Parts: sequence; structure tokens; C-alpha cells
Amino acid sequence: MAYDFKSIEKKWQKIWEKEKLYKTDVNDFSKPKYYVLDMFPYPSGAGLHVGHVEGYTATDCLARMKRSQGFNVLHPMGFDSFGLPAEQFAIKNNKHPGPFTDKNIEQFIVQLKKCSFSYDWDRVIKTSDPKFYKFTQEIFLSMFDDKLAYFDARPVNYCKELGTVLANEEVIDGYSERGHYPVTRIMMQQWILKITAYAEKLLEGLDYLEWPSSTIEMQKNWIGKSTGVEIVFDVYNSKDSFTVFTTRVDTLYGCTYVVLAPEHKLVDKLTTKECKKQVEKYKQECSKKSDMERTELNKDKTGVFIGSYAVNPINNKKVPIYIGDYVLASYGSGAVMAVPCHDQRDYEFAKKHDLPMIQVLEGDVSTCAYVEDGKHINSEEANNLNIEMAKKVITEKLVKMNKGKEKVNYKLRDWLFSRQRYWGEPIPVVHLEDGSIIGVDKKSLPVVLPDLDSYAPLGDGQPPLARATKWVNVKIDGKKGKRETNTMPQWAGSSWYYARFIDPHNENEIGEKRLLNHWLPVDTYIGGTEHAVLHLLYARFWHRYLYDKGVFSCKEPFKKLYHQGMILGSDGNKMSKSFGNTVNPLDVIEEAGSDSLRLYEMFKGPLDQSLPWSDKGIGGAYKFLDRVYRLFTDEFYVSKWSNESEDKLEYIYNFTVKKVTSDYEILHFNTAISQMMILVNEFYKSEKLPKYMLQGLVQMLAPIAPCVCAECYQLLGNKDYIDFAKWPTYDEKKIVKDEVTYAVQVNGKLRTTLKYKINIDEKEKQELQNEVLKLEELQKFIQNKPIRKVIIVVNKIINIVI
RNA sequence: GGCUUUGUGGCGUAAUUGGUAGACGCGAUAGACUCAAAAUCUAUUGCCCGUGAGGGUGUGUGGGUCCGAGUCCCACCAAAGCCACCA
Repeated sequence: MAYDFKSIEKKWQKIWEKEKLYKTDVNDFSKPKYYVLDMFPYPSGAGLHVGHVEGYTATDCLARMKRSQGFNVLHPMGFDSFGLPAEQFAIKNNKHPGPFTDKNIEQFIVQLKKCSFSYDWDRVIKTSDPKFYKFTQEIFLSMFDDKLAYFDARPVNYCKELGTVLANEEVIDGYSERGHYPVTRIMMQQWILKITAYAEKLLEGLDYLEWPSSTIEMQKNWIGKSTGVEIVFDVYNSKDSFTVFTTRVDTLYGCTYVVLAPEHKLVDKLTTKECKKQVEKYKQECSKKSDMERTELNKDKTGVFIGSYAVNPINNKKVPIYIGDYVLASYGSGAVMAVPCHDQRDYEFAKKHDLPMIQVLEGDVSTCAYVEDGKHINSEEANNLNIEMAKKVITEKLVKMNKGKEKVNYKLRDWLFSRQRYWGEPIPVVHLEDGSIIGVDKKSLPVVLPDLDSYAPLGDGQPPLARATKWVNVKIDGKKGKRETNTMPQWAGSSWYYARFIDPHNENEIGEKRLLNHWLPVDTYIGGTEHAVLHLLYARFWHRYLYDKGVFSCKEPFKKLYHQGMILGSDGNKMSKSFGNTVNPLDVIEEAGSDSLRLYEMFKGPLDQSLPWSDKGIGGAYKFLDRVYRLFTDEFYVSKWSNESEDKLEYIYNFTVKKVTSDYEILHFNTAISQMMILVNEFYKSEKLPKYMLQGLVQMLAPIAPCVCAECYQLLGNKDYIDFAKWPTYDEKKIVKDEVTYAVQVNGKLRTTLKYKINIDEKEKQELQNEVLKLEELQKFIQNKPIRKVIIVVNKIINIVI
């Protein structure tokens, strides 16, 4: 290895640290601001991962370029330091998780510094710091006051292995997102945030964002807005009625039965004596099934008749009432109208229970094939109408009869916000003896986590905090009460941390209003796609709430979002201890330096792509940096340095500055690097090396390989820091050539090329055509066949059609 | 089942957005330097036929639009991600 990256990197990292070169003066409004942020890591004991390095390098490149371009850049790092591994460590070793976490954070910081990231280290925050979670609690209290946080009994996702309840977003196919343990539904009193109140706002906010379309799509799906009609069905021979929700009101004439969820509140009342036995039996079976079983068995549409009938309001027909667990109690009104001819599920249920079917849309419905659109039949006033018109007509009729109204439903459920854990923010409320719940006085925040003798759950469902009896029992205004012993989920701190970086030492408020207004939103946010709904949805919710409260002045927290791909093991598998295919960034830095590591990760392909790690690739990155470094140290090349320009390099240099600048802006680092490689290849062939071009090269490369470029910049005789040197510019005139190469085709096949003047007019086009037709190498293709047409696209191509 | 994205050499990928496909890098082959090796430099490198000049063919498959398609349209195949009994 030729160039001494070790001493170079050590030298520059030391200078940055000593000079506090990347400290941001947030009060300096004289320059335009740029806020570039990484999704902050959980400080695990395993330390930094090559996957972290990829995203962090991308943001670091952006930060470094923006500094050079005259922006006041905020580029901070923090730690999502509440979390499960620390809790498990605490339980196992019976030690407080705090010091354990702090040790991991220290280790992380050492590693991040070795990667040459340009963070402002005076702004490090951690969510487990009481100075930080004071405000997490304050936001919660504010939501509590606004009735957006409530304590309620409901079926919740409970994970026995993890010993806690989980949010819907944390449950995947009946298993916990973390650890993949089974999750069951049980009734429990829990803290819930009313995110559903923000469903529409969260949907609308997506319009302002420059996010990957797939992520926007996922959020839309998760919110799951559907517009339809709520229809009242009276129970036959009874004063009772219930509503169903449908998006296909146009098929109402095809409704031949209705199905209630087994948990529907009218089921017991409407069940007749004759059916009581089978209904009770069915309900029991359902309650025994886990969510997982319910969905796994989705091909089998089970259910039973409850003996009563309902009246279809559109035609007064009597239809039987069934219960079936394919109808979910938690969505819509927990009841559906069944149209077996035009709904797959209803069709399956009807077949199984031998129920009648009425076709109301033309077309083949023998297998309930989906009918795109068409004329309605058997539908009275809706006959001959298409779906849209039929919906309109039938809705109007129902509204007139007072039997229906338009309704919007969302799949989004409220956010289950409490966890039976120790290592999280205490929920700052007190349960009084009279059963009422009050928030603690804002002035007494933070409610600090008490130390415990043991951090294990009590085993009776009570959270570990219940052990701290002295802490739990309080007296407020003479009334006895108990503190809440559940804690907040890990998502709490990460729902607003990005705002804290702006004014991290402010003890009175989240941040000084003037500063928050100036610095928010985050301009560019980079992190993994795994948070597409979880963190990114929660943070948008909190942000929008705080916007409504006037704390923030913008509606959305993250303007631009990118996801970095995953770095796989060299075997193509996900990197993990069990595969033994992990790569430790520190090992790579030890061997080839952080500059090479960063260059490799940015060059290997598009940022959002998941690619396997390659040792060979690192070698290639190192080779390129060595090649650059030699231009500044090898006598042979240094002797070619020149204070004048070199005509032969003008085009390629100016073009490179243009391309690299625009590619960085859109995070296309791989193509920017390849362009710089082309430039370096040209430098190697050149007789003269203009110093300003050498300087431009290292300035452009510095965001990716900051240490070796800082060194080269100094070798050119510069006394200032490369980090703030004005970003290289290009001359548009130098990029325009006076000659262009035309591709000459015959019948669309490339036959030859021709150099010609650039930007020709109509008359010159004719001249070019004449010239082309005379070209000797084309004669054998043209032969004597008649020429039908000659197409000339200026500066690009000539196609002769024969 | 629904939605979204992707399919290009031995490998990672690029393509001015409808205009010379394979830039750049890795790997490979040959040569220079060296006692030798490493490093470095130079050349070649999609596939097929041909000693060669040259020709043919080629961006998952099949069709279509167009003077011209990796790019646009239709159908299909494959992979990845998300959602999923959401009425």
C-alpha cells in the first residue's frame, strides 16, 4: 500500500477536533441554511456497522458540499438510547441500563469519528437523557390535555416473550417485529394516542414531500382511506337496526344476506332461541383463535346463522343475518352487506352456506370474476348505469330515505403507546384513588426513572416500575395516588428528536421559537426503508400536532427523504452474526482507511440499492485515491504542475465540475465518482497539469474522501481549510464543442459516424444530407435502392431510410 | 389476491430521458518495468462467424407504435418490498 492513509487521516481528524471545524452557529442567519440528518442509531453493543456507514457517508457528503457552497449547515448526530437490549442487559446483570448505554454511546462516537464524519459534536443528544425526555414527557402531557392521549381498555397485541404490549405497526403477521415472537390479543388497559384524529392530515401532508414514491404509497396504504356509504339495515320485526359500511353501494340490489362480526354488540340480542347454541359455540371458537389463525384460515369462510333477519332498505327485502369471523369488529361498523355475485369473500361464504345470489352487473360472474365496469341489471332505477352513476343514484335515494350517508373509513388504528418496560420514558401521569387520572405539573418535569433493585418484570403483568413503591406512591393536593408504571415506546423520543438538535441545551423549551422556525424542516433525511411506516409516520404525527399547537411553523418534518439500501454479506445474505458474514468498518479502516471505505460505499452502486460487500471493491477504491494522491506527491507529475490552463483539459474539467455538482445534489454518488475517475485518467495522459484543475478535483472529491483531499489541498500550497473553500465552478462555454459526432444509420442500423459543425440551420442540414449520401462507406448499404427519406436530428443522428 | 419497484456482459453498474448500448470500476488476458514477485504503467475484453478487414447478433419473453425502443404501449415470465378477510 503506497499512500500513508493512517497518518493522513489521524492528522486531519485531530485538526477537525481541535478547531471544532464543524461546529454550527445556528444563530447565523446570514447564509442560507441546510439541515441534513441521518436516522439516529440505537447504540447497540455491537457497534457501528458498514450499513450505518453508507447512509452516514451520503449525508456527510451532502453536508460537506453544502458548506463549500456557502450554506450554514446543520449536521448533527444523536442516539436513540432507550431500547430493549439495554433493558435485557439490566435484567440479566441486575445493573442499571444507563451506564451500559453510555458506554456503548462512547464507543459509537469513537467509531463515527474514525469514519471522518463532519458532525457537530457539541450537539449530541440521547433520548434516555432526562434533559431530553423532559420534553418528550411535556409533549405527551400536552396531548393528554388535548384528549389525544387516553387510557382505555381494549384488545391489545401482547407479546409474552417480550413481556409487553405492542403497537399494530410493530406486529407482522401475528409476530413481533422485534425478535419474531408470537403475539396474542388480550384485553388490557393501556395508553393510546389518537393518531386516527390525524388520519386526514397525515394523508394530505404527503403531498408536500419529496419522498420515494414507494414510501408515500406505503404510508397511504397504512392509513388506508376508503370512501363509501354507511347504510342502515333495520332488523325485521324489531326496533333494532345496525349499519354496514360499503364502498360498493351500487351493488346494494345484489345483497342477499348480511354478516356481523362475532363480537358485534347486537349479536346476543338478535340471536333466536333455536340458534343460541350454535352461535355460542361459534363465538367461543372465534375467541380462541389468535389473529394469526384467523388470517391463516382465510380461505375457509366460516360462520353461522343467528335466526334473525334484516331489511334491505333499498327494496325492503328480508335478508338473513349471519355472524362470521371474516368480518372484523374493528373496521367500519363491524358489519357488512354481502353481495356474493360481486365480492370474492361474499361469494365464498355464500357457496359454503348455500345462500342465494343476485347478479346486478352485466358480465360473467360464474366464478365471481372481477367486473371492471359495466351496466347494472336487476337494480331498478340503477339499471343500465355504470358503477359511478349507479353509486350516485342509489346513494341519493338512501339519503332521501334517511337510510344512508356517505362515510370515510380509515384502516389506521390508534397508537398503543405504553410498554411494560423499565428502560423508557415514564408516562408523566398519576392515577388518583378516586379513579381519575391527572397529568403531573409541567414544572415538575422530568419525571425521572427511579433506580430499582431488580429490573425484571414482576411476573403478574405489572411493569418493573411497580417495584419502586416509594416512587409510585405520591400525594397530590392532599389526594393519594399512584404514578403510572408503564413507560413510553422507543418511538417516542425519535418522534421529535430532529427538532432538538437545533437548540439542544435549551432547558426551558424544545427550542427557541426563532431558531425552530429558521431551521425546520430537515432538508434531507436519510435512513433505512424499515421505518417507512413506523418512525416516519409517528414523527409526522407528532410534528403535525406540534404545528397545530404553534410550536413548529411548517407542517412536515422531513422535506426530502432517501433510503439507503442494505449492505449484504459477501455471500449475498443479510449480514448477521449467525451467518458469520459481518464486516466491521473499523477493520476496513485499519486496512485501507476511512476515505477508501467511504469511496467504496458511495461508488458501488445507487444509494438505495442493496448490494453485497466486496473486498475487491475496497481495493479499487484505494487504488483510485492512491492515483489521485500521486498527482500531488509523485515528482513526475508534480513537475507537470502549471499555473496556466491546458486547452485539452478544458472540456473534460468543466464538464466534470458540472456533472459532479448536480449528481451530488441528487445523491447519485456512483456516477459522480466515475466522472472524476475519467478526469483523473485524462490528467494522467496530460503533458500539463493546471493547478486550479487539480485543486478543483480534490475539492469535488473531498466530500467523499475528506482526509486525503485535505492533504492534497494543502500540498498545493493552500493555507485555508478545504472544507470552506468556495466550491469549484464551471464555464458553460467550455462545455460546448464546436464540432459534434453524428451517428449515421441506414434503416436504423449504425453504419458509420461523421464529424460536423454543431447547431446547424435548415440550409446547412441540406448540405449535410448531400455530404452524407456521398460517403463511400455507405454505398454498399445504399446500393442503388431509392432513398425514401433522410432524417437528421441536429447534433445527434442521421438516418437514411431506403 | 392487491399495490409498488426492478430485470442490461463473468461481476457491480452507466446511458444526455426516444437518438452511436455496455461509460466508470472489479475480474480476466497479453505486454512493459523487475533477478523475481508485489505495486505501477500500456493494450485488449458482450456474444457468434472470420487470421484479417468486416459482418451478424444483442438490454427477461412475445407482440405493438416509430425513420429509430434498454427507454413508450399491451400481454406474459421472474425477483424484491409493502399491505392483506379493511367490505
